[in-house]
Amino acid sequence: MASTIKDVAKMAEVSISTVSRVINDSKPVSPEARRRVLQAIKVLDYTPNEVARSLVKRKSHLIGVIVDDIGTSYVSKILRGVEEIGRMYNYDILLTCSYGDPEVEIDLVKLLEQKQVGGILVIASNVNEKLLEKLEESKLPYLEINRFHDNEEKLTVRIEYEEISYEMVNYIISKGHKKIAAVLKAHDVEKSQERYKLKGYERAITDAGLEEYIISTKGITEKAIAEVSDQIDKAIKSGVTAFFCTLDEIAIHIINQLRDKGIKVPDDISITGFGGTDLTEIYRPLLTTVKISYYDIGAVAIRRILKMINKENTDEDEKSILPLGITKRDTVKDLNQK
Amino acid sequence: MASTIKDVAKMAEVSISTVSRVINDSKPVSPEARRRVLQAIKVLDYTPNEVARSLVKRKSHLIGVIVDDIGTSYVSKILRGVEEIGRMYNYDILLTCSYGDPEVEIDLVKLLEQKQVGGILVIASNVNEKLLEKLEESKLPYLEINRFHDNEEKLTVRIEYEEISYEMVNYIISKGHKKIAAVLKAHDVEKSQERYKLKGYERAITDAGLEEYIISTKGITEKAIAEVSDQIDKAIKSGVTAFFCTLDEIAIHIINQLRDKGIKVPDDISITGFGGTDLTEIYRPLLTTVKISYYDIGAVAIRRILKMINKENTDEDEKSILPLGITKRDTVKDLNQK
DNA sequence: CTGTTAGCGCCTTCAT
DNA sequence: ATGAAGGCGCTAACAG
Repeated sequence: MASTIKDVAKMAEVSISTVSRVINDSKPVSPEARRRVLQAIKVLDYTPNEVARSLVKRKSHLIGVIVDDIGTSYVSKILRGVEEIGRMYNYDILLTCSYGDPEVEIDLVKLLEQKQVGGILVIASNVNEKLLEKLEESKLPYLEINRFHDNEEKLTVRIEYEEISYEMVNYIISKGHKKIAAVLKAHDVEKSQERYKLKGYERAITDAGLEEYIISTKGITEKAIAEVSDQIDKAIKSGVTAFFCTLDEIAIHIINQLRDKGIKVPDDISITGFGGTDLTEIYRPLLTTVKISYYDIGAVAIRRILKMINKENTDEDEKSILPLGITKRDTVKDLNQK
Repeated sequence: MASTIKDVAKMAEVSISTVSRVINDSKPVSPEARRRVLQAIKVLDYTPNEVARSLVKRKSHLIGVIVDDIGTSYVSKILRGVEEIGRMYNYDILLTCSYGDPEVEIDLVKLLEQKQVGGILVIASNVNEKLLEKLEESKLPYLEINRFHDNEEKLTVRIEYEEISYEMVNYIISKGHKKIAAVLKAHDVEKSQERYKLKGYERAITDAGLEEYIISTKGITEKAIAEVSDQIDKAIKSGVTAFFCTLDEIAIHIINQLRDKGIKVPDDISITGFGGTDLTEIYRPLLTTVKISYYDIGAVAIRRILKMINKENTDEDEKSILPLGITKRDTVKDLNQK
């Protein structure tokens, strides 16, 4: 049986309030009493019971996290940031998965409320309006991180998608490419982050006086990309020499497809990705891509939730901007120096 | 403010004990009273405060999970299983990361104890003896899943590494390969699971009257594999036509290396992996490998912890054996039919 | 500065 | 079958 505050009080010959005061540093305690308490704590190897604390404070040092699939690479990277920063502030992660089921997500909020979490972080691919409502009415601080969508109001980290896309396309242009196609996940583009990437692409193309060429996919799975296979071929036939893909997965699936057809990247066709996930570290050819630090996204998000919990003012101006950079590797051919 | 058991009691015009009885189904309650309580619960949208419960029961419905790095693919896959099965039994996951720091791991156990977790699951690459001691003295049910090592006593899932390795090598042999090298992570082989894979390899090679050829690496990073580059070359020069790698990562790094040298897989050299992680789904050529269901590993582990918590007898015989199969894809060339 | 007291929300004997 | 009462371990007034 672990020792309790009572045991400590007894051994230190003080009241439990005094003990409470020293462990919480909440009110002044005489040096002598403090010494004795500390001593007793050490001897008894006492650690406060967090559950009892949570009960009386009506708040646990727990952050509820709802993800759609923990097995996804970028989700787990985000979690890394969440966990590490959370730990710094003595907050732990209560992890739950919804597997994309909206019903489940709602239930999870309930569950997390029962566990008295201090705040909730949602990491998902799709926006679940009902979930947001539920979160709102829970009165708990919450944030949503979405791979595709922006939740303008509950914004976590500003990522300059447009700017970096603009840069990337310009980079491709600088390598002598005259006809560059964009390949993006079309579902819900208007609400999706994809639109920023598209804007960047369009701006770069327009600035350079080139012509747009856009290919829309239904998703980022191998199958979804296979469905636009014909369009890719057509694009190439029409003179497209480079594909600006809005996600690494799209880029890699295209490269695989092209390879099957005997078309080589970058020798015959150039391609860029977006995301810079682990995959791109080991996949060959090494993809030229935009490296997003998912860790940072998670870190910033949790930090903001903690601020909300502690009611620190989260300055609007202070919206973190995530630094992005192009990782120039092997999939863009320089057409100038031939 | 969420409603409490008191509110329910008042509305149902019964005592809180009765309410407690119906929500826990712990003692007989008259149909009438039960009806009224249930009604009140519905009206008030009451859910029991888990924290208060945990305090009384001295046990939360939480499983503490200590991982070395949540960002690792196989770790997150295991967690998926843990989460899903845990949820089925109303247990949640308290996730913590140690980043491989042994000191931190010890602290985490303390922390989890404070939070009154019902059991602890450790998912790590290295065995931390001190951690195991600490876990032992915590008196909490615990289990350890290790990618490389077996913890014989605290075994979770029996994986027939030797058997499947034997099969895999025989498969390679059946394709007409006469000189097959094994490439394995050598660190601590004697205590590592690698030894079983090696045994399988050796047995298959011996049975077929062939000659062993073993290459040891220091790790599974790109760098570690680059260090044995010369040995790989030498092996090929000496007539090796296939490499049986004990981990996907090793296999893929070797393929990348060979490609840089203009050696093609499987045209020139055949290679097999082990693990069947996501990576192998998107990487080309599609790796012939042994598919391990990390999900199942997690699922079985959590199931056993739950059994320990509920003091169900965990039959020794019942040691789950994970079904394994060879995923035959594109990296083994058939030398027979030329 | 310190001790006493009253809960936090719930479960659990113990009577009735 | 039901209610009253005590307590889980801790914090937070409230007196002193």
